[in-house]
Amino acid sequence: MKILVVEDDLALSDVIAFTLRRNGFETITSHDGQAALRTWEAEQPDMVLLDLNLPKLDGMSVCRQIRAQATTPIIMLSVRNSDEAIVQGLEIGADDYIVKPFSPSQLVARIRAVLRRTGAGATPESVGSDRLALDRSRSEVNAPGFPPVRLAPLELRLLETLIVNAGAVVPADRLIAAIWGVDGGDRTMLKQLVYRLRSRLDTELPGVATIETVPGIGYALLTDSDA
Amino acid sequence: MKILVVEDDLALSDVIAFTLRRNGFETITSHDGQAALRTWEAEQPDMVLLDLNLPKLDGMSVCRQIRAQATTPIIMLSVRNSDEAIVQGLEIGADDYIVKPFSPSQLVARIRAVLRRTGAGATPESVGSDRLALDRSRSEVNAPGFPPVRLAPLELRLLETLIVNAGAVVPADRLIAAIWGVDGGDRTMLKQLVYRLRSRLDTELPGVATIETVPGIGYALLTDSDA
DNA sequence: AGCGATTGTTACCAACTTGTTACCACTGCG
DNA sequence: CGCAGTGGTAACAAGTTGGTAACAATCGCT
Repeated sequence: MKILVVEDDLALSDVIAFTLRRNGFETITSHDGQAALRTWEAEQPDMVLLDLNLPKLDGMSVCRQIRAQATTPIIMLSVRNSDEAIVQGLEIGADDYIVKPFSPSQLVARIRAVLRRTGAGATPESVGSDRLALDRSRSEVNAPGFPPVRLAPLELRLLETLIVNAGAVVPADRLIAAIWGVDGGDRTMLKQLVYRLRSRLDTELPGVATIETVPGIGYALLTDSDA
Repeated sequence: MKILVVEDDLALSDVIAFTLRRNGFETITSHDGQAALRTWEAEQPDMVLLDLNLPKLDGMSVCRQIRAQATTPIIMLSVRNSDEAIVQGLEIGADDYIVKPFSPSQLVARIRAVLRRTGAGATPESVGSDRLALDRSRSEVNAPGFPPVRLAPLELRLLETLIVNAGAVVPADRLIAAIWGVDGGDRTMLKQLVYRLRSRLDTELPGVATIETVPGIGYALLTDSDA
């Protein structure tokens, strides 16, 4: 699920891209209106997040041009909160209009609401990469070349936390909190769960990913690209 | 293009209905959550404008029930402007969420954007595909090469919810809400109903569709094109 | 009234999940 | 060297989930 983020504020662009990746989307970024159109044409994203104040070609014009050629879902992002701006954007062809500042959770929820309708695949319950991806709605993990592997609820939580932080060491306390809540687990339980998930991965998805131990600290997920 | 306006504030309900009629829409109104569900069922509107603070059954529950059974576009209207409320509404299945107060022009623009995106038409009496289709008016399910199969009311609700979401896993809670309403059923009842519907399908429409179990989550309908 | 269909409730069983306990090897420290 | 702590591995027991079946109550129709 590929989303083109068009935003001239580089810091905001990075934050949005990071948020989207953490929620299972793949992102491409552009920082001016003309580059946006070229990128949209070349990459054929599943959605465009479109700032309105852009160098070289403003967001309304970009929307107009995309909409004239395709049905790609478009969400506008702007500090302009007047009715005139909102109505104009929606009439030109935007699917939604979000006034800045906005929260990451609302952005993601609105993206999902629009994608739910435009059917470019189901809501991305999927987290991960091409090599290893989790499907929450099915409690499954998928890797190319292997049949889907169904995980138990706790196994799924552990793997998801590791996948979201793939390549980095996740401290044990954080894993415990993510899996059992604030006061619900301990290191013995985590150790056993890690052993179980490792066994599952080794047996059913050999060579795809490994869980590395960092003594006294925690665990990290390594996929082949990290090993 | 018929729009159901669910709003307990009678003055606002009238203003909205007037605005919509002036913009070419036909309107029906309801003033509490239970009446809304009955009206939605009886009138099959093209869209629902849904206030959240309603007597008898709150707007979130109404949305949940409609969404569990159908793809009718839903726009939520509410004074609640917190991220939590907006995200919750969108996740439950709303297509847009408009914070009160809003202007008529923005309301109409957002309605049009949602209708554009959903390509809305009336919910048909028949739901499904060439391979498997439900006829609500006759409580029948039809598949090529087999005589029509008459289903019991609860079986019909279950199969309809599964057909509308064919290929995807429908969480048990959603199925329960769709069949028995918000507080009316439990997992044991669902389990038994699933068993009964499965037996019917296997006996009377062999090979046409199967109901897949995703442990701990719910069920999905697979037709031959999904298997 | 009788019968068939529907639905809720209860019962039984197999498979799975999870917490707890046990044992062992390794490492670091006193 | 001995001990404590950590991490890996394995087994056991309790609880949960889902499939299957039967019974009883209710409703609608003849």
